[in-house]
Amino acid sequence: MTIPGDWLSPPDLKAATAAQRAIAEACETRDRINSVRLLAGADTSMKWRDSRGPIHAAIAPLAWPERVILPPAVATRIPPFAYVPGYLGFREVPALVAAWETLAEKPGLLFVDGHGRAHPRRCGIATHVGVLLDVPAIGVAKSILCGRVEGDLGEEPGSTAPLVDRGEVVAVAVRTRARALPVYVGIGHRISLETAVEWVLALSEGRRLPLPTRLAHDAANTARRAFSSSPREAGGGGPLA
DNA sequence: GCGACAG
DNA sequence: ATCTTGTCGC
Repeated sequence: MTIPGDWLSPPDLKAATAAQRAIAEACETRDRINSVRLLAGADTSMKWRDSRGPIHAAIAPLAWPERVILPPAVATRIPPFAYVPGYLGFREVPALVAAWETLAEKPGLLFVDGHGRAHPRRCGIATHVGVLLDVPAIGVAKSILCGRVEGDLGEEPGSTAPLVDRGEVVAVAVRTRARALPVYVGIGHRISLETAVEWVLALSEGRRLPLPTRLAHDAANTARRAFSSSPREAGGGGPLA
């Protein structure tokens, strides 16, 4: 499928909104996953209170089912605008795509830090990056953007409760760890909600966040610190804009 | 108009 | 998102 430039870099929020509606339309909500040999977490890091400074992205691969950790791919880009709820993807996706392109072997499943379809226009960052790269993607968010949890979420790890927005189940609240706040697991692209939850539980290992997400978070932070100490050598190569 | 608001 | 030390509980 042809990918319009506006899906990556729209000229303004009006065009971005239109792009999100189109991306949501292109998003697939059923399982269409190839045999997964490589999983990866995707996350970004930035300087504190510097909403327009560079975004450092990391994609951290993990061999499956051996859980062998492979070297992360990183890239740094300047975001087009400061953070606006609902438009996170346009800040982080360019850096994530740049990091993805440096990977010799492409992962068959991505764990993205943020929502999938649990978004006002059903186009959270996990859906955004999943559709752009045409790779199965799971959204794992730490708080709610829209909708509300229905019913009671059990205290035991593995418990779930639906996150409903405007009458639609857009994600599942999952208790991945005892006495910890739940995470919200949603469809990014080419995966069902049920399968997404299974993957997250299989990789949580008694922690709140799944392993790929933790690895990507660490790698993005490492990239940011390296960039701060010597911007020339860091950044994964390539232009910042 | 008002409140809510991923990272 | 990020800063920072200790502290509490399984």
